[in-house]
Amino acid sequence: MLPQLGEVFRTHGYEGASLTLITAATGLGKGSLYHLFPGGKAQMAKEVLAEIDQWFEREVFAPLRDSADAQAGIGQMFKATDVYFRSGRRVCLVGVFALGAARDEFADAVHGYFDRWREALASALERAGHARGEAKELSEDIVAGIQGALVLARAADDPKVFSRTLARLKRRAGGR
Amino acid sequence: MLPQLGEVFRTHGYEGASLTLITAATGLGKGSLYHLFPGGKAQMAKEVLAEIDQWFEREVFAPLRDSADAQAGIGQMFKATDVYFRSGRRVCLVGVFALGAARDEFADAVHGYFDRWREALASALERAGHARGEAKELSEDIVAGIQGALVLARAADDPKVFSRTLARLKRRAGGR
DNA sequence: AATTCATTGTACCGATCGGTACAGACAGAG
DNA sequence: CTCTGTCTGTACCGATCGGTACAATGAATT
Repeated sequence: MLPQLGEVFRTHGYEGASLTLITAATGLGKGSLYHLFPGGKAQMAKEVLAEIDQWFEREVFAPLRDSADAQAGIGQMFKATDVYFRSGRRVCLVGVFALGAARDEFADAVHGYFDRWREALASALERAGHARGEAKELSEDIVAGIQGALVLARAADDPKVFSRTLARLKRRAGGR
Repeated sequence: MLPQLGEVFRTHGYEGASLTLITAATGLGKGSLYHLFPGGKAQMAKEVLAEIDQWFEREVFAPLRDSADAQAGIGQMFKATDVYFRSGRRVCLVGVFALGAARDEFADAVHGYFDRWREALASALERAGHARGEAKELSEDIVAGIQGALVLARAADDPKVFSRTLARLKRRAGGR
């Protein structure tokens, strides 16, 4: 039930995700919840973050780092990103945590997620022909652009903002 | 005391900004608080949002729209933005609200802020020589880039991420 | 001095917070 | 059937939530 748990944190933030909301979303009573997560809310959040990290490691970071065809790896990143964020209808849990007070408690997970994304993307961009420095800059622009597009799309309540911005970022990365 | 109030919402989000935190940050007891804001937390947030809107209207949107020299207006935007967000040490309250559950209650303010920013910037870019469509796209990229850079800077706990990204966005906008 | 009225601290409200205790439900093993 | 150990619903805990009531304060007006 980690996905449902994640959705609660995503929608209400760490502090806002009350146990009432969590039991409602998961169908699990407090008894089960604290049997599964003796560490309480903090452990729930930690495991959700770990699961997200695994997903991105598999679907995004690894392809970026390991694809023989770097450009294909980058394409896979954009595809997976679009799927994961439901084309702008979904928000980034790690981003939400990063902006809030929860960042400090989960600093490692939050820091690691963005840093490894940026790093993996820079590596792919470099192998795709960009100069080292240029690749670093572009990777920062792209990861920031994705996060910003999620903010804007949700602010406007219009997923198309995300799709448009993602398409332009892809073009800048050399995608067709 | 709207600025101090804003800082609490910025740091803890709307739901996370408890009256205890608010009284501590402002030095005002509940009595004064509810005398000044009979509408409670919702009214406090609304007035904070309105004050932020005014500041951006004066320091950012108006210069973008009205500057005789469009490029100078854009330069003023980047300068004001860097000052307001304390070179990446501060987060965007409207962005925080946009990502959270508070977006719906304050939908007008949240939507208006980003939309008018994007619109004013697009107008300036067009007057600075970009084609209409290109200006619209670039304005979306820049506003999203700023928001994303704030997320990344806070995630990494490193303001320089914001400064670097802001400088690159400025270059893309034609700034020197 | 008496009156008025905006301002404030404090006690208090019911509701909800995250978390704990624990008795019973339940399946599998002997 | 009995025992064992994993699960789970429920009652409850102290703390805190946003908000209200109200009496005391204090400055200005008459």
